[in-house]
Amino acid sequence: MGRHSCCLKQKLRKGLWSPEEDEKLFNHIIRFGVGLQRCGKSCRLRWINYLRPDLKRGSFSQEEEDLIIGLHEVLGNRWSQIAAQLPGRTDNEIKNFWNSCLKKKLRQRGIDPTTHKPLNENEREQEKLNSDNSVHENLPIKPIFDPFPTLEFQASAEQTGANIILYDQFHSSFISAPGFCEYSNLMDVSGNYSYGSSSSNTSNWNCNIRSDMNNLVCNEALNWKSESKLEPIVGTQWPSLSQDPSVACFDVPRGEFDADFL
DNA sequence: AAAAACGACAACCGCCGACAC
DNA sequence: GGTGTCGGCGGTTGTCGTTTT
Repeated sequence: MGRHSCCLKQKLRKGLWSPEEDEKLFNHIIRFGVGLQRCGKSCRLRWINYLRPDLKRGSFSQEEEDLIIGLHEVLGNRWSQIAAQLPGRTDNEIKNFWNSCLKKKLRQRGIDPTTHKPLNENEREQEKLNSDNSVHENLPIKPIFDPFPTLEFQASAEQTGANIILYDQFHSSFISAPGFCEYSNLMDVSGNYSYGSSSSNTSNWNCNIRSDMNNLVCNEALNWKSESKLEPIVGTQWPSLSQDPSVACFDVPRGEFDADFL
């Protein structure tokens, strides 16, 4: 994670720049300009949270939702670890989903989203006062013991590619713990929560164009290669979507991602 | 129709740990 | 060992579309 850990992991070059490298860098900037007035950190975040081609967009499935709740009970707000169990979802996405939807839903059903235990009487009264939705108030609230029914959760885990070993670990630790709730019964599973499908600013744009852009950029890289007889300057550093190094332009660039370079 | 309130989610901020020098 | 830089992470804020008044 240090300054040049990415170089070590990916066997990237360090040290003095060779004339060839200088030429590639020079040509890239001549061709594309210094470009964005963004810091590397911002670019990296944009890539990780939005532009990555392997991201799964759209609403969270019921399986994913159950999994998030279950993992949150074990891991707390360790969003990156939770995200690691949900392929195609980012920590930011899960965090937003939790904060905007799941927390509220849990509270409406009498569950403390922090402790995952039933709210006490005062909190429940407060929640009733806060809640505008009378339908939810009438839903049964019951103390339940197994938060992750083995079959359902395991199926969820398999569907989402989650780590079954992790599931086994926390399921076995819960099975004997009193006072937990079975979310599958408490959550409204009928609705489409429309997370990720609603509004928005840049998201629609990216949803529509991401794959096209991917093609565009990679094609551009190919074209550039053929025109300039140079490898894409970032191609050898960024693992590719394909096996062709000449189109290795769109995977997570761990480090050395400087906006001025774009 | 306009303004206000709300909701969703992208982006930013700041801290921390790891590493190079 | 000290310092600087960077990436990872979680919390928070900002922005913009939608809904309500």
